Amino acid sequence: MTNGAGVAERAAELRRQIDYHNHRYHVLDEPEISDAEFDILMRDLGALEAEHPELVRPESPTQRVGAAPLDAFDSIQHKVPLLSLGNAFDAVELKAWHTRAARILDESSFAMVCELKIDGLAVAVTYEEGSLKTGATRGDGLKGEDVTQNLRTIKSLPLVVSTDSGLGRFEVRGEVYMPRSGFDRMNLERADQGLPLFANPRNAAAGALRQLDPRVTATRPLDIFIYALGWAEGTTPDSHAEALRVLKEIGFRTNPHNRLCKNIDEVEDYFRSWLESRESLDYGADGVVVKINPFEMHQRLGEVGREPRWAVAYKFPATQVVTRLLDIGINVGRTGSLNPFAILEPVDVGGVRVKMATLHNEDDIRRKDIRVGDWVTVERAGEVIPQVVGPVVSRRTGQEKPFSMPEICPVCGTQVVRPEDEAMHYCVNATCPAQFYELLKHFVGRGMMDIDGMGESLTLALIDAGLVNDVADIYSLTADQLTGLERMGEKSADNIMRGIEASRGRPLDRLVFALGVRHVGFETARLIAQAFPNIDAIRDASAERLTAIPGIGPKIADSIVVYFQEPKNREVIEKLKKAGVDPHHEVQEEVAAGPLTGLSFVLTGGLDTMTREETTARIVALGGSVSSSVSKKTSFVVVGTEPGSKLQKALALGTRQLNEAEMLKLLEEGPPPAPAEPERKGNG
DNA sequence: CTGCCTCGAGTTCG
DNA sequence: CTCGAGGCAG
Repeated sequence: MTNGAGVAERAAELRRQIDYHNHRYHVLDEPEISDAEFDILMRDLGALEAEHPELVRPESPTQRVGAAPLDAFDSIQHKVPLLSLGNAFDAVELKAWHTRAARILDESSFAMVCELKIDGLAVAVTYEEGSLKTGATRGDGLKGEDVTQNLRTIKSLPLVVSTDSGLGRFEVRGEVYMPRSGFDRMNLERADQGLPLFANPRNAAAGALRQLDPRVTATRPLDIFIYALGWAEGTTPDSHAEALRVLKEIGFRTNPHNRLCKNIDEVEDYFRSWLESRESLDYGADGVVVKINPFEMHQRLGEVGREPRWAVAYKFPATQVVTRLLDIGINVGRTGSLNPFAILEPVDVGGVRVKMATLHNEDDIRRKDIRVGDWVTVERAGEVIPQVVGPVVSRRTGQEKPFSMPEICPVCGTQVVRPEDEAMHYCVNATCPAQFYELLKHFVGRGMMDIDGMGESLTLALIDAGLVNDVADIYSLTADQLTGLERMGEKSADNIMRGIEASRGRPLDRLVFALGVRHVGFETARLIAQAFPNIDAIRDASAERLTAIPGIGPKIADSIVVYFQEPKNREVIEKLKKAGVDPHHEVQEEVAAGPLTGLSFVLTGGLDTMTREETTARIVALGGSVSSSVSKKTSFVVVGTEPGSKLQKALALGTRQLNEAEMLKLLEEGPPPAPAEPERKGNG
């Protein structure tokens, strides 16, 4: 075999065969030859290419793991943004989505494609002349990270595809995931080797895709389903179902359970059947994506914010999992409240390994009749915080122990009290170390004194070292004292000193909030700070003077007066003043009127161009108000990405909605003409 | 006194 | 995000 042309032909033939069998095995799951036979083909090609390096092509199956490790990922701008999806949590919301689309389209019926919403990571992969060019993560939807090298290691993702379809350059979108079986196998191996285990398949897939060395990625059992054509040149399909058919035909792995539905009832059927049988899949699916089929309708429907009106994610209800309640622990909060929490046998709930969950208070535990040793149902409500729903009574053995609140504080041993008509138990020892630790964290936290570089571990270290015994001690710290602590270099110490320095200038409302007076949160602190020129004036204020402030009643006033009567607290205030923490300002009689005066806003979900704080500040500056829950009085809900339950309430109440663009416009140009509104009464 | 509207406090995992 | 509780109008 020394004839050059003969060798090239042989190599091409081997590649063709390998690509064919690879496709049969990894994409179609219908192998024709044994693994051993396949290995022989691969070895032959490898040997041939080793002898004739000039024959090696990037799209050769031997080159899946070709490139050297990277230092960092490049950023890739998506030609067409990857949109996010609106959610529907029940049949009513799905129907609402469908009705809206039908109204805008002015058509009563249209076909929809249903696909399982796979729990993985979205990627965009481009092809030119049939060869894989680039692959990128979704990122923020506009630009992502260049993970081409890593995507090439996924065997079901073709390096070359047929060009017969008439497509020119194009981009496909897919979901990279780790099969459950592969995940389990990998973790077993890692356990054998004493390596740390991955928490769940999704995190494992994310970690694998973000490896700088593609050789590491290649050892991880990743797979991919292609679910859409992002953009394309040449002869393009005219519907989503047709796009999926073409993609499958030219070699991509599409999900076998995709289905074209004629109407919303068929969508419901599809959803319900997978709700029951999704556990049988070798991958996690958290819902069904419903897309209107004709592309021409996508054009007509367009998108709101970054969510297309022509697609929706119909989510499966929160997963419930049963696990063992090992014990009930107690945290002591900043206010001295004793907060019970469940210590659980670790369990996966919707892809996250949960080992703790709050139990709120003693009454709640009693009401649910939760006992230590019980098997309990755990769910993740609102996608985030796990909750113990209740015990599985049928699995009781009789060994379970009912819970009762400890009678003494688990940290300082002081007698615990439960004020009449209150749900919480409190440790009333003002000098309880647990309380002080929480107070210090609160004091230095964001929104309060906001000291850069002071996190949980440093506050704890400072207390342990005896350097900080009250919050004012922060201001007498020296750089030398900081460098004396473990794992603290001169540079970090310097940063922290600068952070402390900067915090001396925080305005009065933040200082009042930072002190951690019971019932005084950010809003109340602002009300108080507005009414007084400095901290001394607040310290000397009577309960009567305080209750005269709208929004402050007897309970809050009393709490403030009691706080400033306490000699220890007075001493801390004096120390703070001496250290230069003593904000003064003009007392504002009234909030300046602006274009948004009289309007109230509620924010839900994240905004892209501003933080929540910035948005709030701008609304307030124009005379508007921002509150945390929707009510009949709310003028607008500002709907960002991934809105929460507040949107549901707003829909129920018929509150007017704003997207980010509309909010920005309103901040710049003032409110649109208001619909007929009941007249407001003057305030005396 | 009652019902509504707000605000405060605590919260999980990575 | 959710729950509990304070403030206030009716």
